[in-house]
Amino acid sequence: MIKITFPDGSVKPFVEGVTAYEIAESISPRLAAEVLAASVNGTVMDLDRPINEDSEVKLLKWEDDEAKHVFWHSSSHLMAEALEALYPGVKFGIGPAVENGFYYDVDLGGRTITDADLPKVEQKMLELARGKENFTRIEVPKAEAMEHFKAKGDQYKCELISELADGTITYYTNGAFTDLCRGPHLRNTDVIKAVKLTAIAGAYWRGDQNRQQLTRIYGITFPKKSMLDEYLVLLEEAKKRDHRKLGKEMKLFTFSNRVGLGLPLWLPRGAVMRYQLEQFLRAKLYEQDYMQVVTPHIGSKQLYITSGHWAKYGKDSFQPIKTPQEGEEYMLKPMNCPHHCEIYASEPRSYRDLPIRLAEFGTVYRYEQSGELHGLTRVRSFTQDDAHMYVRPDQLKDEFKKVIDLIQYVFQVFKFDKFTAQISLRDKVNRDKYIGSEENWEKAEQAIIESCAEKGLPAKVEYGEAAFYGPKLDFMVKDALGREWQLGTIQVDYNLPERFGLEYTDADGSKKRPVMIHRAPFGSLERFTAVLLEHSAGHLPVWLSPDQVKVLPISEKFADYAKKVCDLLKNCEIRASIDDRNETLGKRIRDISLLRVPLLAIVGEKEASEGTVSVRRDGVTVGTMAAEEFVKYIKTAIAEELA
RNA sequence: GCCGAUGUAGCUCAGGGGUAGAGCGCAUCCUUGGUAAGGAUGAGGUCAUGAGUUCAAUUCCCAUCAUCGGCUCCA
Repeated sequence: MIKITFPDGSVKPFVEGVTAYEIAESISPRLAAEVLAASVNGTVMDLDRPINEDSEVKLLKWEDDEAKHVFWHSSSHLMAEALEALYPGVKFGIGPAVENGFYYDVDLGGRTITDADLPKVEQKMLELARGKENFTRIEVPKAEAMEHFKAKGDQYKCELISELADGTITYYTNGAFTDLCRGPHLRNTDVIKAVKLTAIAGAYWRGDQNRQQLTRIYGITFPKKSMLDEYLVLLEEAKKRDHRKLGKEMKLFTFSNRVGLGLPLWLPRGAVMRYQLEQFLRAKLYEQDYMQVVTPHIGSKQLYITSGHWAKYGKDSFQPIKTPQEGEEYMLKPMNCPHHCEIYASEPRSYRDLPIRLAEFGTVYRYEQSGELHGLTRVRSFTQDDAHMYVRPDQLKDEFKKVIDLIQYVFQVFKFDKFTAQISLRDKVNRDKYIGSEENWEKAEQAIIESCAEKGLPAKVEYGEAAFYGPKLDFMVKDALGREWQLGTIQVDYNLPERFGLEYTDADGSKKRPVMIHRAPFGSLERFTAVLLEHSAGHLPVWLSPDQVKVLPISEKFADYAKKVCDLLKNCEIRASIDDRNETLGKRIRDISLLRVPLLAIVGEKEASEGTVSVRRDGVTVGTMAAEEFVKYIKTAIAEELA
């Protein structure tokens, strides 16, 4: 007998070789029907794998993310089976589960598949699922696996197998389809009750632009039809929060092909909002002893040759600007750091002066690939809330941790509570894409890892995500559709100070090299605005709203009083205006609500005679209050938002 | 840049081999309204652009451009 420990701490004996499914059955038939996979000593496994020793077992149901993962991974195999039935000879790349569903990369061998073909595949999948096919697992020797896929002509699987160690190779079979796969999988296809194939896309084999492009088919499946319907409704809701749509509705920003691709135009209302964002950060800069600087939008090409950016990105950038002077070339600045380095170098620095913190809302220009442009999240001209700190080595960690605090404060104010922190380090293998010494990289990476640990900030480590001059700590936030965007970033850099020959005089009179921290809490005003809009569905905090108050006179008769109220608000530095259009009150309220103006002050006969306003906030009637009291109400609301 | 889809009025969209429609918005007038759409009238479109097939193309074919979803990239 072996002892099985359950998540609630209870322990039960079972015969050796018992399966998780049998354990579930022994508890209740209902549980056995619902269980999808099992976690055995922390590893997710097939329900039919025998358990041979004392173990901690958690039975996983749909509610568990690991179970969804297994469900979708098995669904990708089901789709593969359907594709093989409908498109004989199709070759398969990889087909994993993803956050919302699954995909499979396939090579259709010259045939094309379009959206119109997807319903056919969906039907086939459902038909196969109803056939109650078991997923069976077998272990195979490497040579046999290689032979099998070679015979099938599937070079992609052969390539994968060639990289696996003999003795670790397993197949999973469902119906007529056998796949090289580590698993785990469902017991049977019949729990897959609803299927939606969502998209067709091109995807490079192994993520390599220089290799074959496969067709990636995305899908999602559910154990109940109603869940699919709910999911589709949720998707529709998410699309309504798309910042591109909200930007249009709220009249915040636009684009013009005549101006150029990826070059955002901030409309008056958007500009007000953006200015508020800047002011919000400026207050922090002042508090934390940053010094603001202003630098030009262009810089000599030589500047970027010095920094190393020309060698790395030169050919993919907006190309150098020529001048009437033969041989003279300037670049639109793609980042602010080189300019700031020259400001640092403009006078001799003492160890007593450090840290020196140079901040700038710096607009930069990057020639992003056309296929990358996306609303305000990926543009070719954007403004970084940038700063560079030049610190002594002994100050590095403290300074770094202060920036972590700042970013966490910013995220908290904007209620980005689901961000993830990512430590972006060098690629483990390919290191020739980075500049600088091994020793400095090691120091920089350690500084970040230790700072996070000391701050108690949980961060996942990603290799190969570092900037070419140094490692980063990135703060990622998801958009309405679950796509992750990098907002805040903090980078440690030993390299640019070296390239620019930056120095300070230490206590003993010797020349030392400062360490540099790059940091941007928002990342860019554009991307931050985009993500903020999607998070808030356009319902911005009062302090940030372009229009904070609309004053609505019920009819022309109260125009004078409305003016009086509006003037009072404006004198108190509240962004207020009057809507006295020749429309019914209901109509005006509706229009203003669509613009997401947070506060309405409605004034009619009663209010005019009493010196009051009837207040409505975010669609809810607050009540009637004296005009002066309304000012206090707004000030309090703003103070609370920024607390 | 690559794969796929899409492109009709300022916006959201319908239509379809015989040169176009709705709602909203806009303009004018009526209406002076109590918490999410009052009424009437009117002005807006080379149907993305270019070439092709056809007696005839906005519609079909091709190319280009742009947008959308992915991939790759992201200083």
